[in-house]
Amino acid sequence: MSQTVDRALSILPLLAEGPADLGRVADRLGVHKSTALRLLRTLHEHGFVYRQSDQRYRLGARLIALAQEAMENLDVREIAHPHLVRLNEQCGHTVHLAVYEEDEVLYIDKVESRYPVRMYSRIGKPVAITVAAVAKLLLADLPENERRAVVEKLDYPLYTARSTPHAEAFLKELAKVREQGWATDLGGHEESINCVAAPIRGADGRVVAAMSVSAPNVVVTADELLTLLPLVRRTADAISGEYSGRTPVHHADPLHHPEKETP
Amino acid sequence: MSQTVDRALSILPLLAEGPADLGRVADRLGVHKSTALRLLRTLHEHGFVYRQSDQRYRLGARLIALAQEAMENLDVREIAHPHLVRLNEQCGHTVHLAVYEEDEVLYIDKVESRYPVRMYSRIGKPVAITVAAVAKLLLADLPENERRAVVEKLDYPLYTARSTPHAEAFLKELAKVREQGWATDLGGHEESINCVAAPIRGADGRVVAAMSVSAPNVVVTADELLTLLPLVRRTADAISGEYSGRTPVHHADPLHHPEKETP
DNA sequence: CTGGTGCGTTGCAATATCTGCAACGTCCAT
DNA sequence: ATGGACGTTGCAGATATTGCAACGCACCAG
Repeated sequence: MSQTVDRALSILPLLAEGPADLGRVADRLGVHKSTALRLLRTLHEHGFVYRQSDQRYRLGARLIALAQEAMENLDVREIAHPHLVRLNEQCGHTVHLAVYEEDEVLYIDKVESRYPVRMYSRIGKPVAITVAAVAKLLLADLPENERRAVVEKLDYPLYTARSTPHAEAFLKELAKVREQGWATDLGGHEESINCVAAPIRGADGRVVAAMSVSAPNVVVTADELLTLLPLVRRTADAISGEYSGRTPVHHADPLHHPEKETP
Repeated sequence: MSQTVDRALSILPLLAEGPADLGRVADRLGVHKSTALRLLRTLHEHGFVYRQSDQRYRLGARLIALAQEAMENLDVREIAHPHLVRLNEQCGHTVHLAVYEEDEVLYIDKVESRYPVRMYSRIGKPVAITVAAVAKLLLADLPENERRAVVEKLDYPLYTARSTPHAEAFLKELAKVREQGWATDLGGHEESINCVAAPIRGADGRVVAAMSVSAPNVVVTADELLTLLPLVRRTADAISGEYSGRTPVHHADPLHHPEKETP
């Protein structure tokens, strides 16, 4: 809508790929060098880009600080975190928390597996929306028409032989997930990795987030992982209760929540 | 330099404080509502802001994803991380990694203490630059004139009775730190918290990052913490060696480094 | 039911703002 | 020296951005 801003913002993902010099930025943007320079300058003033010693531009610190603030404001995350940690302590596997936002599902928290073999994922990174267990739960809860619209728009990459192949199959899967109130991903994203997931609901019953436990075949079989389902669901329910204000917040470890700012 | 971009970017920190509606954004920016609307729309298209169900705007997901990418590109961080973890396993306390960037020092990695009492800090958050041990190391290594310029510009908040009171004292402290090659913060930020820090150097000998171990008095005394100094320095040196390419990268646990993307 | 208030949204005309150009400075390698 | 690559600046023209005023809509109170 606003050309100047549009161009300026386009610079950021570009720099995320790695440092770039002025000429490169200008080229990729399709504008004159002087224009790119002025945009970069503005970004720089706000701390969004940083000019390293070799004169090339990198993403700046303020960006990181902002994102961190953004995450702290997500109150589901804050409430859920101790529960995720506890769950991880109980089962040892990687625990994820994800939310849906504008056609994307993204991880907003993660507790690493205690086993040496870990799965690759990244907080803030959009998840493989057509196969991830958490994505299924989040999409399954969208209103009928919106869900349909989103599902139709998606691509269906065949990560493995068990990936969801197309919209139709996905809709069917979502219906099932919606029905049973939990979801799995059995090797749909990476051949050897399985997940079990459960929804976290707000006071009105709508799914606000989803959590999952993931483990590679070499550690536990899919069947063994499924035995954790009740535990995962209980954890998710506990978070739901706390998030929607039904459960009096119970602090297993009150020192876990330090004061914001001043001592 | 560019008014439009400038205004657009100013919206982000504003939203970081919490969700805001159009009117509020327009007011704070000092522009007409329609102008604010168009800026927000552009930010929205890029995923930097998100419109929640009550129509108010929040910081968006792309911001988080970008910041995460930005951090992954910091290669000091990547190299240092396993070392930080190992150090944490050895001593049990909170370990921080920080870099200097444009008049600020900020944490770019953190491994939490295993003790229940933890210190409050946040990745991406600028540190208390006048007192933090890591900040001293990073500033101490700046070229004379630049260091002086920065130090003069700073505020010297008295967090505690032992905080650095003014520029003069700070310069003196920096000289000492520069001399000895390590730094401490003994209750300068929070009465009951002490830190020991050591520098990480690039191939040219310049300090590229600094790491610290922090622990509250209730867990270990300052003297006890100081006994960790040799260990901290060895760790920092190990990171330096690897970062500057002198040391052949040695994998204590090769499975620690998952492949990027595809399996 | 109705009038009012608060909010987001749109079309428009005026102009302030941004753009691309061309020229300059600097650094580096040939 | 000399050429090229790169970042930087002043300028005039063009275009994108702005604020206004009017509209639509939802919500609330009388």
